Formats: sequence, C-alpha cells, structure tokens
Amino acid sequence: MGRPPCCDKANVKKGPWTPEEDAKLLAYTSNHGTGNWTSVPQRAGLKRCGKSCRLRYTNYLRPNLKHENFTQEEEDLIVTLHAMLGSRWSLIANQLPGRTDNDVKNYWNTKLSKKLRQRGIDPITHRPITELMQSIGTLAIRPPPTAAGASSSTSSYFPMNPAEAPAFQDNVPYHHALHQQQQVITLLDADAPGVAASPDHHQLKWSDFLADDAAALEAATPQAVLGQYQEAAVAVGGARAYGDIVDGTAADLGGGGEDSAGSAFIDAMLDSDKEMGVDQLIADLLADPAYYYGGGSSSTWGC
DNA sequence: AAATCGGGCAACCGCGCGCAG
DNA sequence: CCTGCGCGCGGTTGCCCGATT
Repeated sequence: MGRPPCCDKANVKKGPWTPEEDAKLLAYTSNHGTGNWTSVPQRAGLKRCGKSCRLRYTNYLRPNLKHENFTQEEEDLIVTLHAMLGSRWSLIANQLPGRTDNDVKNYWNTKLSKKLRQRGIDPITHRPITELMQSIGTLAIRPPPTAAGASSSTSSYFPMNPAEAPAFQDNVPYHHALHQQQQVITLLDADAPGVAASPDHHQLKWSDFLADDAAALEAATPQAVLGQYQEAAVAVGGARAYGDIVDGTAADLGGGGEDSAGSAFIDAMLDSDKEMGVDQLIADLLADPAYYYGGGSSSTWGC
C-alpha cells in the first residue's frame, strides 16, 4: 500500500505560478511565516498543493535569494564542494548564501558539468577522464589524434592531452574513491551546528590514522582540521583533478591498505562529531583561499 | 519567414527520514 | 513498537525561448 497523496490532486492547480498566486503566498508567509505547509494553501487562498507552495517559496519567493548569475567564486565553490559531497545539493547550497539547492543543481547540470567535461574531467568523480578510461580498461573511445589544446579546446569531450593531465600519485581505485567520498558525506551528515568545537577535537587528524605518514606530526591546530577536509577531498579524487587546488602534501593519502585506517578515522570522528560544528568548519575551510586556490591568486579549476 | 533543435530553468514526483500520537 | 504525517531532498520532466537551419 502506497502512501496517500498529500492533497486532493483533482482540485489542485499545477504548472507555472501566476503573479497573483505569488502575491498571495508572499502575503501569507510574510504575515504568518511558513509553519505547516499543508495548511498554507487553504489559509492563503491558493488552489495549490502545500508541497508546491513550499517549493515556490523556497526557490523563488524567499527573501534574500539571489537571482543574478553565478559568480566565478560561486562556481569554484560548487565544484569544490561537489568533489567533496557529490550531489548533495542542499548541503552545497547551504554554503552559498542566497542560492537554493534547485539553483545549484540546475547550474551544475546545465553549465558546470559540461565545463568540467570540456576540460577532460569527469564531473562525477572529478578525476581526469583519460585516467578513468584507463582504470576501467577500455580503449573504446580515444582522444582526438591531435589533442593539441589541453585546456584550450572547448568542443571535444577529450580536450586534455594526457601528458598534461594532472598527475595522480595516489592511484586509488575507483571504488575506493567512492568509499572515501561516502565517508566525507557521513562526516557532514553528522553535522551538529551551533555547538562549539572542542579543542580536543582538533587533535583528531586524518593523518593520525595513516601509517608512516609524516604529516601525522602536524600540529593539532584548526588548520590541521581543515586539512582533514582538504585531504578527504583529494581522497575522493576531486581537488587534484582540476589542478593543484591543494598543495602536494596530501598526495600521498592514497595507495592501498588504508581502508581500515580510513574507517578507524571515521569511527573516531563519529565519536566526537556531536561536539563539532561542521557547518562552521566548512565555512572556515572555504573562507581560506588557499583551499581551492592552492595558494595562487586565481581560480585553478576553470577558465 | 517558418521549422527545428537545444539549452535553461521552474516545477513536479517519489522516496526517505524524523517526529508525534 | 507501529503507524500516520509532514518535511526535505534528489532526480526527472516539460515548457519556454533563443539559436540555427
């Protein structure tokens, strides 16, 4: 038995919203707030499903929404976060004031994923397409014979000369990368906003769980915690795919054998995540230009 | 000028989760 | 513990409009 419909579909209007409907919804929400969406249509005098009202409000009518084009900084942010989170649009949108998950999702699907492909980067794994092709052992599709312009071409699916592709030193298998990505998502899902981070928490470092990792000696500072996310992003193959977004110190994360180390790290993180404001952590991370600029002064993934 | 194509975007759909009774 | 309900999310659809033929 399926779930009953949230409203009487026969008596509910669908399709584009009219200015009159927008005005009614806006008037109601500004006077009464949002509250229970299922009752909003009736109270606001709308023949719409409550769900439709919520969507219209959150994606279009909500105050402080940005309706202008995405900036280069926002693009960089989306790409960086997508490398870390995958298609968790709501989490990504949370880091972009004035943008909705629908905005981000549409922009990704229509613009950014194509841009990445044009640069020889797989928009799902954020790894060079040439490398993925090698990984899956197929030679069915080859780059154009000339392959002259690495980043200059805009039309080929394989514009990047393999010789110029960012070198991958970690050699992490694809499934392992996905596993790591899931762990990053797990960390962020365990978000406990508003709770001050414990100083002790910052001593928990990804590198501590890696055998023979020289970086394990790194001081227990907030920067080190941010580094965990940098490294995690690298582990999922994201950052390195579009250039040296982070410095080379994270490159040694990969290689075989750290699955258990990674799990131990995640377990430890989950033990203490309740003490941690992950949103703030991400905000701090992303406020640091060094994260996605690799210390440079301009964007390194895109144009 | 008309027809066709393709991109962009708003909106819908279905599912999962959390909460209350 | 079970069930019903509301909310939020991600995936998908369909319409609109500009570009191209």
